[in-house]
Amino acid sequence: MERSVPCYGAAMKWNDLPSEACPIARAMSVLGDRWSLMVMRDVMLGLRRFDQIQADLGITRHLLAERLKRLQTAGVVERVKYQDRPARYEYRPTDSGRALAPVLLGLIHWASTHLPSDKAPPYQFVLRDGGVAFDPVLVDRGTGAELTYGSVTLGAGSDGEGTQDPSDPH
Amino acid sequence: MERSVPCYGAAMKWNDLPSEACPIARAMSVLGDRWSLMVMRDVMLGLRRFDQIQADLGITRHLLAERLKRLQTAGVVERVKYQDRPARYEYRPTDSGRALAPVLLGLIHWASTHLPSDKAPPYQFVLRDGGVAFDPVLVDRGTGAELTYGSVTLGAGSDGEGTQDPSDPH
DNA sequence: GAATGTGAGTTTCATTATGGAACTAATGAA
DNA sequence: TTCATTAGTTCCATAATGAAACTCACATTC
Repeated sequence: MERSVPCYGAAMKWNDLPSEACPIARAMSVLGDRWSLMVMRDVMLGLRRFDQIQADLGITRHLLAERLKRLQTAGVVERVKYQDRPARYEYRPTDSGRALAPVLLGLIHWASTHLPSDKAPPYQFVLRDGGVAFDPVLVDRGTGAELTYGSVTLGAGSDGEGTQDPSDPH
Repeated sequence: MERSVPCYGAAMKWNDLPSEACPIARAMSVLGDRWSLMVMRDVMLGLRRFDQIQADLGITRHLLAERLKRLQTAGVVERVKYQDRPARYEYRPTDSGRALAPVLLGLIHWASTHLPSDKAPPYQFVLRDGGVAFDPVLVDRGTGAELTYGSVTLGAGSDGEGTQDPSDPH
């Protein structure tokens, strides 16, 4: 126990994604900044135009352009022409981007319950078929087992050796 | 539809968390950088000492100290003295930090399936009671309904008006 | 047909954050 | 006494970010 499952040998180079073995490192090189997940949220909520997103977030146009480019390169949003003359483009989530929804929902739920706010949230979960979802949980599709800090551990590669000490939940 | 659910009026100030109404904004002001989630992963995997984490991630000592301070202030890790003479401290996830596990697991799963890598992942999900979890899904605890881009939408405040156009899944 | 408006960015420049590397402090061990 | 550990700090060069103005390609209005 207390054994390391190192992600990197020495240093970490950003922008050569496929060479990162750690999935979180790859995710962070695409989403690891203050704005990207918020841009994704906006795009998934239906804000698709540059100026809409810029006005909504208060991000600078400069950075938004760069972030959208990165998200596009990573394949989570696509740039679609919605009119010619003048050519105008909007941004849409790709399948890959839409697959991020559960992560975003989990994060929203986590922040709602663990980071205090003196304001009411500007939105809440609404299920398509009616009802408001308040309590999202991650489960294993196969077994239905709940996936939490306590119930799941990360094994190194496939040698099956975990790293948390089950007798010490802290 | 295509209606905005704005998070901010004008600009965004980082570091006055409770004044941010948007949960994702609050989450990003704690976790919105390249390292914080990786530090959380390490801490949750059992790496608790400054030098261990620093060596594992390749983050500079400078930044690691700052990140740990921020995570501590946000209440997701705690600094615990593990010996006197000389006083030495380690970092542990708090309940709030442990509650982030599903988000981290969701992100790992997303990156594993949507961001290509030419290397095998350095770890995989292992359920406490045996078995390897490959397919985590987010569901609503009450109804069991799967929470995805298609099945859930975000309503503004509590006025019940959604923002995605159900007839246009893109 | 000149002036104004719109959408989607670029450019410039000051301010901040990050990365690299060496340095400090407290203490135990050889 | 001199090393070795652990957990940080300090210093400095380089990179990223934020604010604001500017560009470009048209469309619309006077």
